[in-house]
Amino acid sequence: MARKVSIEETALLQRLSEVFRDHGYEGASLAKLSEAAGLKKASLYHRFPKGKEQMACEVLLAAQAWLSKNIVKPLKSKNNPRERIKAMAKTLDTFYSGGKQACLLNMLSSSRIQGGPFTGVIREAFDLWIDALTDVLIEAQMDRKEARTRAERAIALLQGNLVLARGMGTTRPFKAFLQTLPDELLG
Amino acid sequence: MARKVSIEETALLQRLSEVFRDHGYEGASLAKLSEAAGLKKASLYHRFPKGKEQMACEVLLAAQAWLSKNIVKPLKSKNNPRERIKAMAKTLDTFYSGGKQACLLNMLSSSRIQGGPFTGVIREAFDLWIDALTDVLIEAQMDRKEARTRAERAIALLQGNLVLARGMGTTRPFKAFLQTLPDELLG
DNA sequence: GTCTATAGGAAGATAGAC
DNA sequence: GTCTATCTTCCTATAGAC
Repeated sequence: MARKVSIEETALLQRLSEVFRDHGYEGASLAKLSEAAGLKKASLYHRFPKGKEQMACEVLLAAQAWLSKNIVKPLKSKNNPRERIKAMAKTLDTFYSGGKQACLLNMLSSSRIQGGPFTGVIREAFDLWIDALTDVLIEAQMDRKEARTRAERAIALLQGNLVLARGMGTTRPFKAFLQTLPDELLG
Repeated sequence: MARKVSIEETALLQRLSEVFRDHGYEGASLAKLSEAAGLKKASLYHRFPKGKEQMACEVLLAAQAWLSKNIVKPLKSKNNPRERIKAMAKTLDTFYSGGKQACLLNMLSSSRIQGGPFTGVIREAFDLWIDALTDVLIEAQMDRKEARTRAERAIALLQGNLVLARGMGTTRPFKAFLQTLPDELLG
């Protein structure tokens, strides 16, 4: 059972998340975060005494919780594998606004490997996701190693198509990817 | 024939490029750029009167030129398609330091679609690349539409695996991707 | 718990000597 | 062309009233 969380806290973290998704860690100034939150800077410091780094960290933990609830858990449902993957594609379409919004895990990753303060949480989130996908494919009679490879590739395709959507100014490749995702995974 | 460019100018843009690749546009402060360039801030402003935006723009144009020379041109060579793609994979391995370095096109893309000042150059670079790959596949007897789809998917996989490499702290998926790239494209 | 006000420093950018 | 010195603005963060 998930811990009870006040609706205000969740909403606050969602608004902060948008700023990090749009501007990255260094580009997310307290002015922008404050405006998005609808709270003055000093109020943000009351809620996050360790400042911006704590905000980013809690936003990432909230994203991980969101992933567990809205992606991982449905992937473990009783439906047949193809239906579960279709459901995930639909959820992703909404979550990334059809490709218009960037992924927090990309925007908060630090460049040089093993660098930043968020590496642990980000890796955990990716692992959680890839493991859940792998399990679905194994359940669909796929070889364990092949399942893992395909799961990783699907996440890479998702991230890459989000990059392409931002870079090329069109959501078409992302939309097409979501369409082909079930076949991409199940073959 | 490419315009003659002084070695100093190319080297300078390469050093600036590293900072943008590591920190993104907003995180690339003039202090960092100045240190990487080995020039004081005022000297950078002598070379780039319009400041940081001009630096990023010229760095992107240099990246486009690099892409044309080191990726697109070799893709149009006389070798057989598979050999050309293998050569590209080798070039990419070096260029991205085996997955340790991020892609400038990702790090300088602004989040919301159609937003930033670099959208044009970035889209042109992606198009250039995807078009060249598409042509190779068409030359290998592939259906035009299928070729375009596969080319786009290869670029998405490249970008996505770079994101995964940074996010998960390991270059393994990127390395594996380069291995499978020829088969991924040619089937 | 939210606010106004402000400290202290880093940001982007410029002037002018050499 | 490169430098030192400086300007203004914005940044993160804190103090203290309500």
